[in-house]
Amino acid sequence: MSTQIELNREEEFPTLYLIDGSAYIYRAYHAVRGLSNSTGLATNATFGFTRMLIKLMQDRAPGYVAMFFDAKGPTFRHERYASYKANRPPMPEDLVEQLPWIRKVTEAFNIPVFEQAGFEADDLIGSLARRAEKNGFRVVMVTGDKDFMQLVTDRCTIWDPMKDKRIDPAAIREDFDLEATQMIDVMGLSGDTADNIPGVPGIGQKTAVRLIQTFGSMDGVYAGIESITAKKQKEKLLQFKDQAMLSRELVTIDRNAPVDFDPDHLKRKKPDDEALTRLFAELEFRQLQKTYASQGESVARRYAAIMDKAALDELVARLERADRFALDTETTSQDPMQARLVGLSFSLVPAQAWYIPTGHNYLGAPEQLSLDVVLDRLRPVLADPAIEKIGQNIKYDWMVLRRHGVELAGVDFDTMVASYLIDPGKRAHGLDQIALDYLGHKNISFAEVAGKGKAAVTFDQVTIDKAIPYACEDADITLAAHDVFVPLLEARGLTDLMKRVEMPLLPVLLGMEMTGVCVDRDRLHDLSKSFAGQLNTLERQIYDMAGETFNVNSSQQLGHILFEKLNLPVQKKTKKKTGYSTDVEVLTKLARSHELPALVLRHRTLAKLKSTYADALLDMIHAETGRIHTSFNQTVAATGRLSSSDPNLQNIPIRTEEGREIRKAFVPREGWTFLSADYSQIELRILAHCSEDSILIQAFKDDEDIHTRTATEVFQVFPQMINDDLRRQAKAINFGIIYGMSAYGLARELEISNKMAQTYIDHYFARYQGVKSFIENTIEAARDTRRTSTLLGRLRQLPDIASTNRNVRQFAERTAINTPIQGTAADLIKLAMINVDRALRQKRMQTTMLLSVHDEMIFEVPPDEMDDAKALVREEMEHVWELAVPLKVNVACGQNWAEAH
DNA sequence: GCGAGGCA
DNA sequence: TGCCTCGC
Repeated sequence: MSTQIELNREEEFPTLYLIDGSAYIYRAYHAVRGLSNSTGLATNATFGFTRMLIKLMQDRAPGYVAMFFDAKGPTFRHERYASYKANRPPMPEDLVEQLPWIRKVTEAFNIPVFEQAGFEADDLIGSLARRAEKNGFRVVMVTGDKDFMQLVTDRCTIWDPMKDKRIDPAAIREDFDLEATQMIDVMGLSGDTADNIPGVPGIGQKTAVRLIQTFGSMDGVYAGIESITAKKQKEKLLQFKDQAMLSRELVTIDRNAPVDFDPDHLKRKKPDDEALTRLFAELEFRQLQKTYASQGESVARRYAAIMDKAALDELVARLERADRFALDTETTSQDPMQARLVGLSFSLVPAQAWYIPTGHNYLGAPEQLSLDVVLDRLRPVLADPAIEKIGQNIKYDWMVLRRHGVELAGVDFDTMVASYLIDPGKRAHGLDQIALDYLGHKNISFAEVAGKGKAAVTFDQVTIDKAIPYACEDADITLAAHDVFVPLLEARGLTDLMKRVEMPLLPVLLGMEMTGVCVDRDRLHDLSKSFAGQLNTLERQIYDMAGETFNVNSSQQLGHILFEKLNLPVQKKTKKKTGYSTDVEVLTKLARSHELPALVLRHRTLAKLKSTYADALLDMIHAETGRIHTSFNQTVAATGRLSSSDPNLQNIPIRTEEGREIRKAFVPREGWTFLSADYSQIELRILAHCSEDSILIQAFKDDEDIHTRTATEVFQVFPQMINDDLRRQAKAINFGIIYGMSAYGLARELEISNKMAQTYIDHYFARYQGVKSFIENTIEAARDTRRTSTLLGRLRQLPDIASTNRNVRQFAERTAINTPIQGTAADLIKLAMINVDRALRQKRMQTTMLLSVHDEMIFEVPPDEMDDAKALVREEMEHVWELAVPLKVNVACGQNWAEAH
């Protein structure tokens, strides 16, 4: 209803809003402090400005609107008065860099911009206001600047959106008992310190107002000067008469600047929502994105279900004609190796999507197209490499489809991977998060359609009515996210990494997951039993010593026994001081004075091995394939590395004998052999390459033992003097450097004094000067750009690198060093995986890549291929990238994972 | 030094 | 949710 009233008023009096952009930039800059995006770009003024603009457009819904900026360079006022605005400091750097963004925001709102050399925004506003008034328009000058009061008439008012205050002639009369035009004379007398306009010294605004009230104008003041009794005031007025006249001239807004008044041009246009969304994403205005989008959620989304053959034919015809489309599957399980298809959704154009239900089987479900019919009909278009497929975590859909006998081709873009590349530090890259952050859109939650907790049902039990908007939205939003991500990746130089590494890697990971790996069921059973027996014995001993039974795995209960019952010395509290710490370090120390802690340590190791590996692995054997299908996650580790889960292969113990027992349970298929290939010292080699450190480079070129070499450098002894302990210490130093460890950390690791640790580090840097400057340069570069990057341009945002909090900053600095090294290793391993996979295919070999763990790849090799496979893998891995040092790969084979390592 | 997943 | 242990 309010819209109706607004429209009527608009029709009667077309109203033109003239926005004093320049003034707002400054006001926003000072009103919003300390805002920047993850690239380090200051965004405070842009944010304040944008918020003001949204508020204006939404609250006022102006029929006509224009934006005004000051042009660079001097104006006629500078010519008249050299000191004009001379006291203004130059615009701060972090404001200057925001100007282009403010301009882009204005353009995205489709608001015409006025800016002209030689004129200030004020003059352009005054001139356009005059023309508009003449043409029967009402004018609202959007500003907080009191200079504009001189222009105020019944049909031309000021509105200050920050104070939400309207100034019309009546308001001026009330505040000053003056007419608007008299304000020029007031300001002529009082001057304006902000603009360095002098006025008459000693006469402030209050006095000036009183004088003009009395005499009507400045000319009136001088005509009646003799009647002024205050002697000092009279003297000053006379002495500075010329200055007062000049000041009046300077504060007078020029109303004859050459501006075009073209109502068509000024008529408010619909904002370019797509451009705004993209800008908000880049500026990281998540909150604004949300408010803006929730108001502007006017987009009519057209979602429909495909229930019959004719509709399916029509959709397939559309898909065939498309260059690209987004697809999503609805299934019965999160696990792609278990999931059954319930339906498929597609989106080809923004805000439009279709859902094809095939497997909803709740009571009373309508008849649906059969899955076979649907897949047969879709198969050609899904397998057409010329049509680009876009998905969110498309590895999942691809696996499900493959398990249902349909192959995808032309898989071009994964929005989850894109989100990860843009900001790998984010916790979540799910579609809901992406929609919120980049599209300002709140997705329908899974819980809304399927229920949550115990009441949750599988998707086949969800009614089709509920499924349609949910499933369609996923495809629709995926397509929209793609359109936002493509320019964002491009802007950050991530397109190549996406196209050449992450997307090609996706099918390689998918292949490994689907192939799975064989485990020796009997061995695992035996292990589990043996662990159980040992745990039992340990528990009995522990309870005996404790004098009571308790859950040894509960650190809380253990803390109670150790520190309250047995009164052992408390070493440290847990992080949030909720209890006693019982970690390895504490228990190891306590073990010196009491037998119990040692038993607990042993218990812990065995319990972890039993529950997390032996038993869990048995549980994870797939019913149909009889193998274990690990998930490789491409979007979790912030450094760029892969992670694995269910089971997590990254933390299977390797140092202890029991840990190796678990590895022995991973076996090749009957008659085949495992081949393991791992990069030797890849991180230190990358450090050598990045730092160009001559000693480090030479050491690797000569294929020296790098830890021994570091020992000779740091401890200043001959190589033949290096014993195991010195080498161990040097190794800790080498890793400490990579991880950005402090002297304190190294001291703890080596159990030496802080001072000694610092001496080691000093010696290290004295010898490896290239490394020293590399670290310094990397931190400095990170401080400039607020990010750090790898060899292939993978980025990690470091918003905290310039934090004033020392701890926070130092953490970011360590990350700045560690990420390029670990991340480059990740880049190279990913590239090597792609190349090895491709080479194996080209040679039509049966050798299959099964696992990728850290710097190691594991293959299953048929008997006659071993020599070829070894050579191929080594060749591809060692020559994946030309570095300043050779890459070395250790290759070994065996009848289980432990043996092949 | 941190991050990863898994368990109480 | 926090703690723990493993890996790099």
